[in-house]
Amino acid sequence: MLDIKFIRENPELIKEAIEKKCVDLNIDDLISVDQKRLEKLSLVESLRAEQNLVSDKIPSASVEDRADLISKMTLLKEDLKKHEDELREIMAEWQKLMLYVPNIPDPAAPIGKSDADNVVIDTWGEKTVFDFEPKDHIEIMTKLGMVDFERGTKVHGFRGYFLTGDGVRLCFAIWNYAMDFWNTKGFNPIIPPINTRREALLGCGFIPQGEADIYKAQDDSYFVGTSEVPLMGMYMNEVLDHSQLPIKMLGFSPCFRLEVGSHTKDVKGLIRVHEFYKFEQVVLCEGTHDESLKFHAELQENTESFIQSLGIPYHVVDACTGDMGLGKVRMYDIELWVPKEETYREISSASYFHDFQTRRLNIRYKDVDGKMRFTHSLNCTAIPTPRILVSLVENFQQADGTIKIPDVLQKYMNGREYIGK
RNA sequence: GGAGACGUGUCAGAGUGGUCUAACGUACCUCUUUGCUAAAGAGGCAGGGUGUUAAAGCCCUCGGAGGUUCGAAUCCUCUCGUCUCCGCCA
Repeated sequence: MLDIKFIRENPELIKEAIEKKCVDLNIDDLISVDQKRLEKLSLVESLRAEQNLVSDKIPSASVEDRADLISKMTLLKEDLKKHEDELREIMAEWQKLMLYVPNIPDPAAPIGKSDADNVVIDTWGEKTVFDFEPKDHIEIMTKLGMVDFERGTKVHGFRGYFLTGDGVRLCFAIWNYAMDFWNTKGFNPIIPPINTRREALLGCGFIPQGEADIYKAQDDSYFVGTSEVPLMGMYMNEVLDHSQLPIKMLGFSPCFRLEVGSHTKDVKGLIRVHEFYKFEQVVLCEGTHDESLKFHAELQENTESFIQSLGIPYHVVDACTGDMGLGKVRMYDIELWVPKEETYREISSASYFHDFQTRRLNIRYKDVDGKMRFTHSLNCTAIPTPRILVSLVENFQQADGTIKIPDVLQKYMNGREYIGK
């Protein structure tokens, strides 16, 4: 959500953002609804002012004046109610349109329609070279008893899986390593409720646009796809002190995604599943562009060095305007090398929003001058499981079908060097 | 799942239909005075909207949303939350 005053004063900027982000919205419609809103609001307020004024006189009025004033107010009330109803309708339309106004993307972000237009800005590590024909993660992990897709489908359905044996041990190793890693970065670990109310999703920007992808329960609560939602919701409608900022959170939670619209994509394996686990970095900081940039770089750096320490080749893409989503100013994705597919697959996404989310969620702080401001918000994947296993096992597979465990994880695997030996 | 109580500003707490501009206290900020393990006095102290060069003014907010009424913190309905008791349960 942007400030309506800003929208009013900068319609051209908004038009440009709408075009860049391929949003279906006519900003002139919003501006004309806003005008109607202000006119009606001013009328309703002046009627209320008169009502208040006369109401104050009624108690002390003489008996006949009193009857007169009351009948006058009865008429005014009818008029007021009519205008209030109209205002309510205008407000509903206004609010709906406001939810579709995109945030202004960074001028440096590449312009494009889909992920095909994303731009590779950095590459780390050499693509793994094998002196044998590499297998895909499905075959490797199934043979080693790390995953069971057939029974997963039997029990869950499409995209179901069981992680088993060393598949589970490897996940716990990654989780424990991630905990140790981010503990040194000043993040507070949090296990949040992943079943949340609608408000938090709306505030983060997952509703209305992404609603179809979210699991909904029969009590109208939602099982959300990332701990970003409850972590941001944690501070909604609060006023923080600048001394509390930045708030650096490391969420750990299951994640649920319906994956509607992706039925034909990645139908096999652990790349795209309905439920997974994820460590997520979320930051609330002071509301300046410089602070946002600083933490955006920091979050990105954290995840990159985590991946580097595992030793998996990756590249970083600068997401284009059409791929980044309504609320984001800029987004960098980290994509890991997947040898069998001979391609890079997304593992992390680092975004900053300025006050787009915090305005919706009403997260404010008092700055050093005591002035009330919206905080800025950022988030970035720390590490998702089991998706990370796809690249990990494929890059570290050996000719004999075993998997070499990355050095940093060995101490979390009882000192073992290989899976399968 | 059943029964009940409660929700007011930083905190505490009064207010049960108009007379009040949500009282009194407290925390916090500024000033004055005394002069030092501090006290007393004066003033200030919510957020949002609208408006304006800026302001004043006006409107809204007593958990939230509706409703009754000329008029609602107060009455009604729904809802969210907290607490107590009973039941069930890892």
